[in-house]
Amino acid sequence: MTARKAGGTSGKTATGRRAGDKSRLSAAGRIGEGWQAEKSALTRQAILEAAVRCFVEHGYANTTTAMIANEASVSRGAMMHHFPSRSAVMNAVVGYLHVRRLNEYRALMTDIDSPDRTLTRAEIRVSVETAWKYVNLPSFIAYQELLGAARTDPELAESVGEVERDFEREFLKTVRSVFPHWKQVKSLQAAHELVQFVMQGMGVAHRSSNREQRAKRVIDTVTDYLEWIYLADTSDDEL
Amino acid sequence: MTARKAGGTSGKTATGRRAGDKSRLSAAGRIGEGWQAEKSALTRQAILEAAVRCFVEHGYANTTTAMIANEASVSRGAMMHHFPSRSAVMNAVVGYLHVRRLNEYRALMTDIDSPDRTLTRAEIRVSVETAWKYVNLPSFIAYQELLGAARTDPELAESVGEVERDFEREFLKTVRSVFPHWKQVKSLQAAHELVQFVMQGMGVAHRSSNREQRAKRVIDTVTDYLEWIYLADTSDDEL
DNA sequence: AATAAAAAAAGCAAGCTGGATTGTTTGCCA
DNA sequence: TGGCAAACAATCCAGCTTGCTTTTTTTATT
Repeated sequence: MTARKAGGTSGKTATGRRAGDKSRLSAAGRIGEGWQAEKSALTRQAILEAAVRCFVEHGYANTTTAMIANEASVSRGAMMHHFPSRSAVMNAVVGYLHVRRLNEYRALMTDIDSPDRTLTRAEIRVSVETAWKYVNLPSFIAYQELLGAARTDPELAESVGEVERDFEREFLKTVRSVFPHWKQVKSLQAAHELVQFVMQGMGVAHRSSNREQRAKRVIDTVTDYLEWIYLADTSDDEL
Repeated sequence: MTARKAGGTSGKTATGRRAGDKSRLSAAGRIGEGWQAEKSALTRQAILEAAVRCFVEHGYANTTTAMIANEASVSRGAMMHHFPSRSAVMNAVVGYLHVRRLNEYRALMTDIDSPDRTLTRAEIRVSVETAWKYVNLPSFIAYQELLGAARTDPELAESVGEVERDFEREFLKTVRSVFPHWKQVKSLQAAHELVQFVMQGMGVAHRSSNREQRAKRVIDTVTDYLEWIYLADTSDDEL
């Protein structure tokens, strides 16, 4: 808790007042105690972003606290001040990546022009390609690193498990908003699940030279499938 | 023990130092050098198998040389004798898992009764379920650990890359032998690729409580798709 | 040649060391 | 007092070294 902020007078904008527990959101300008809390939040953010870059470049296991601090341009001591242990950073990254991943996916998907009447094959294809782009994003790669580590790390597994449910719900919500014409929610969900897993599987597969070429083939296949299932859906002859 | 008649002449009768009586196995007593080589190979194998178990239980990154040696019931020194460094073990595991994975997949697939005339939906479904079983095998999980580590480990990446090509070729060969009725190799390959990636993606996804339930749903979806593409294939109206 | 003895090599066990990494402590500053 | 810096202590682990036991090969003796 910490509240008081007496020193409000200090030069800066002097916005701070309000108690409120620290941590949690800081981006919301008003909660911040105006103090250095803002700066603190900034440092936190820098550390988390640096951690993500380290995951992508060196992998979760090879990422040391010193590495993250260096990448974030803060001292190790400063980092330890914000996150008392390595695992504290890692668990925080889970939360950070959760919202980042969600935002990036939404940004990619809403780039798709959503025509108002019906879905064309081309549009379906673009959405599949978008899913492929998505699993090649740094945020996804970093998350995959965490997922892999979580398999044998109970603490991390719990962090991941907590956001997982929320993530899938939001994920599907986004898809539904992009494909409003898709009537049967059930079949849309099935299609979405399938696309996700295909891309995730292809994403974690070994990065061979013909990766992109193969991706193109698979995207074609998946597009075929989606078109078929979509047509079956609109002509709701079942279910 | 073993009559090692090969070298012949040496009268074994009463040679002063006898081989210890650790005579166990050795049905194939005649390898070029003698029985030492056989024992050596046995130790090697024990180490590699232990490494796989360690990967599954603790993950690649957390697996130490001491851990492997302990799991294999050999001394660390013994292990060092066979594999001069940690990375030597890891690279050897890649080769070991390559053949093991191939064998296990073949064993699973050939369990499917291959009827001679045409494919039924039930049979398709079984093959999809088999793919799901496959990605839940220890050998697959361990390989996935290696794959993840290889992303940021050039040496491992090379080892993995070497077997990758061969693996995919053999993999497809197996599938073709199980589905001889599938005429268009192109479409079979596409279907196979898709199934593989779906299962791989679902395999690496977080292990939530509803994992099996979701797997069932996805298997249904994939079966639908395969049936559709198979029918399109047999009525070769295209391509 | 046959075989006993010696030498070499292979398999193996245990301890040690240096380097890396984590978490702590101490102190400085605004 | 909160944010931060830097040195410090403790741990862990890979690889090296040393030496012992068993097997294989070579040499010597008859």
